[in-house]
Amino acid sequence: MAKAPVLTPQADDFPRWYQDVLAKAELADNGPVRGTMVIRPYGYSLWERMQAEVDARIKDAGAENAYFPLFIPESYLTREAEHVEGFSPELAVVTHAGGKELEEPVVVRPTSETVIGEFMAKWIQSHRDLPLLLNQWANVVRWELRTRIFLRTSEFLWQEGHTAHATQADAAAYAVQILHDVYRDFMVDVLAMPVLIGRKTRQERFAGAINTLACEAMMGDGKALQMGTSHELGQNFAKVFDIAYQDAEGTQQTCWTTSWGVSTRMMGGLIMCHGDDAGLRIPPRLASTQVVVLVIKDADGAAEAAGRLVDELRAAGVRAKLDARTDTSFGRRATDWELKGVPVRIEVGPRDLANGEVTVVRRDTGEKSQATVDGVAATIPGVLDAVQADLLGAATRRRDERTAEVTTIDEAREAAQVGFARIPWATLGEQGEAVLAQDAITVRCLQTPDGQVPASEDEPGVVAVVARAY
RNA sequence: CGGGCUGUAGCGCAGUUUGGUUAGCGCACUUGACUGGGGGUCAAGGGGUCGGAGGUUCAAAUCCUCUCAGCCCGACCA
Repeated sequence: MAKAPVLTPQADDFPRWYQDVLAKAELADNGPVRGTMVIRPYGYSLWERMQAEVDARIKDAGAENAYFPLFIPESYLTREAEHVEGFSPELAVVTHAGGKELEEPVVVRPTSETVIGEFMAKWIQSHRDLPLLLNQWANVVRWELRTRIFLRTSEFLWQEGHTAHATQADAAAYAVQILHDVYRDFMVDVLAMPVLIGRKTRQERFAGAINTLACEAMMGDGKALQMGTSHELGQNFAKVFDIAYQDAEGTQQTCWTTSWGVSTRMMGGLIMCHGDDAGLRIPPRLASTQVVVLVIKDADGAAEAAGRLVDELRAAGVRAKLDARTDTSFGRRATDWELKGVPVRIEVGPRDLANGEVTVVRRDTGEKSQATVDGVAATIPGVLDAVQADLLGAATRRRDERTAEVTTIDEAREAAQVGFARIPWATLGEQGEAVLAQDAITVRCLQTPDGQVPASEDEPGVVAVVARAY
């Protein structure tokens, strides 16, 4: 007897599937102001895990957390020409406060290069103060017209790193280090997402940057999503905010700065990369709940056995949760945990228990197996590792299957309908980029032939990865 | 800014053409019983300024005018 699907199948309508998952997995709701979002507890628990993992890597890279204000004097934004040009259409500006009109309007930060620049200038005097490596976790506002929860919202949460260095080489190296050691490492190892890394074309560059590096991921429908960026800002901000130092010889020098960020958009990437028709599939290393122990029926000691199992799992370092609800049917609860993408479910019921067994179910494959009550906890870390590896493997396979090597713009346009196309940058060029843009196809990044970040777009052999993007 | 469409229960919708009892349906929700190995079954319930204002009428979700909000297409921008 075929039942109505829990979610709109991905193949029927991918955007609809995405909306369905957000609601049914209790991730997020739309906020009352257009373009804003409410992140629900389960969604936020995943974001907290992302924060923890990214934050640890940022600290390993030597940056320290700080906090700068939400409100920025409007005059700050206008100092850097490209920067203000890029952001002014989407600024939220406060003109009235305290019951009267403000002398100088304040903008709600769309990003914090300007305020942080102002304070870097104050704090940096000597070459001994460099590098200055700062990060902040904050919300930012960009008044977007077309919004989708997590992917593009008017207010979102992120981390923004801001650093100042003595030389261009140091700044460039640090921007690359963040891309590699913080972002790519996190996305591949924790999110199980095989992101591409590369540099952005002039067209796609951050407003005010001299170079933008990015991580790009492929979603389940073949479209691309920018998951994180790292910018070399040259001396653009250093000059206008006078971020300068005295070198060892006693001469005044202008600093070189960088900025880099990842946001709640990664939530959207996670959902659309691994999700299937049954809901989310959360990689174990990210999952806020890695294993749910589900009591099928509270009889013959099932609830007690399940409780002991949860304790054992926690003792073994597994993030485990007990579901002993007796007021909801087994099928409903199984479906709910599948929607939420919990990597492993252990079913404890009287029937199995009579044989001293429990049932272990993998969310990624749906595969069920029997295990002994006494031995199962010890096997779970291995199962979680396998799920983690298989999710990465499946996403990598899909990306590779849907990536075409092409040599003409027409072929690139064709291939981008279902995935990524790799075309020599020398063939495409900025003119070809503009041609593809008419069909909503953009250059996601420029790479060396072996998938590394090129030092410049003019390097021989540079390949443009083009796709439709979110 | 122009064109089109939609506003009815938490969500999704029917009812509007042709005005007429107490405004309906599915899901969700509450209570109880039986259940429980894949969205359980049965029974009994709760929940509505029909986007808002004004008008026509014995009578308006339904007709008229105005208005607000949202969505789509175009234009603008890149």
